[in-house]
Amino acid sequence: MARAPYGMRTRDPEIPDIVIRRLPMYARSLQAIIGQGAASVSSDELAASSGISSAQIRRDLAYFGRFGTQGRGYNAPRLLAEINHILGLDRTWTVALCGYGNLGRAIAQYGGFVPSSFQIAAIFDRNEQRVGTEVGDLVVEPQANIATSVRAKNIRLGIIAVPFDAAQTIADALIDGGVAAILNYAPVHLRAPENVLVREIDPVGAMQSMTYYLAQMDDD
Amino acid sequence: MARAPYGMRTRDPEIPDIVIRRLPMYARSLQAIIGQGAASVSSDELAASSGISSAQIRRDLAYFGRFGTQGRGYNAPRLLAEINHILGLDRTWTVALCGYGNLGRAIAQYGGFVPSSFQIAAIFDRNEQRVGTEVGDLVVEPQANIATSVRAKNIRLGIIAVPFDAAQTIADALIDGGVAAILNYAPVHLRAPENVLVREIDPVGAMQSMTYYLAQMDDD
DNA sequence: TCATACTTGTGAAAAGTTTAACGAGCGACG
DNA sequence: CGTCGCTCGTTAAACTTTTCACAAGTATGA
Repeated sequence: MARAPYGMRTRDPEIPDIVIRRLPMYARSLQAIIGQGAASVSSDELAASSGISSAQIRRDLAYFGRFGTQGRGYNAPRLLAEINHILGLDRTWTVALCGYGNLGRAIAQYGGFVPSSFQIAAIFDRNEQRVGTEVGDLVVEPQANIATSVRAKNIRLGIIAVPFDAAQTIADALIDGGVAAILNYAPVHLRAPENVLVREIDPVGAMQSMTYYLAQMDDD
Repeated sequence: MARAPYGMRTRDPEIPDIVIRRLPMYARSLQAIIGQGAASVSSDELAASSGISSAQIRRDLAYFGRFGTQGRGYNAPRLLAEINHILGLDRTWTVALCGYGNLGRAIAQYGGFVPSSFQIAAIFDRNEQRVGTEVGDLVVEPQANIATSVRAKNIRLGIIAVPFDAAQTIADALIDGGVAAILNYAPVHLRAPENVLVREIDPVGAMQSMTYYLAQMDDD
């Protein structure tokens, strides 16, 4: 097996997903810390900023290689670059946005996706009124275009921001078009083949689970 | 110890949070199943609809009591009512929405929160231009009002939909006003005292962690 | 009434995740 | 040049969560 640069270990195929999901948090904390002018950072500082224990951080990073120096900590910009590279954020990913209602518009206009190497490359909506709307240099396309347009543009990521009763249909169209991953804002569990990754964003569920504790407080 | 209705077990104080976070998913699946006209449902059917294994579902429900009948499954409307009760969703919770930009507006206009027993009772924004805007029967208030207004209205839940660099300040104001739980859409880890519950909504992180797998696919 | 089909609730095992603890290496400073 | 303080990477232990598998209970129909 070839040795990867920077002493990066040849990738264990079984890195837990939960570790992968924490990497963006580390990246974010590193960005903040670098923004404050620090050049190096210890796992304890990273822990304070990210809310994840320092032992956890060291263990997580160890899956990918050895990035620190005993007594010194991590070179912050280098660690950030490492993590971005591991996550594939050192390139640009095109995204299909499905649904251009309130949520879809908020997503399209949200600056936070852009510096994060995502570029919306197609927008779809089922509402005739919205089709044709210009958004930057894009035009909102009809829902029926999803599969063909996604395939033609070679888009690998889809965002679903449609009402719950349309979500599965849209997901099927995206999958038909060949996306490999879907971010789902609709409050439904989507069916997808094993080779398509789905992540759910569920603010309502998060609220509903918090009220459990509030109700408990009231009862006790 | 008093016996609770419906054979509900006196609540174990140590029900894992992960179980609580799954209850809204069951509620959602039950709603869909009831909407299709079914009166009873088995843990296998619930599993198919929610994407969670039937064993997990049975185990989760067992924390709260015995709701099913061997050979029959669960009475769907009754189980839904149970779960809603456990989550405290059989009452209405008032919410403070902080930030009335694109995201804040999308949240305010999103129908999905309303039937879920949440009612936005105050909206705040730091932008002078937006203060005074009428939203339903509310008026957007200045950021400086957060603590006093939240306290005056006895609001227990806050939603943070402001840019990341303002999020901690807003969180502090909400906590000052006495909220017990915060839903945070900003991409920062918020500091809060132990008795304040914080849940993070992190679509960008979710996207960033998915690209890890896409990048892997490309490399292999 | 009995046999059959079905499905819960749960004990025990397995799998996964986090924390604790510390040897070893690095840099700073006297 | 040696000592000291710091912090990583890692092993082992503790803890949490999920899955398995089945006894026990319920309904149905012959």
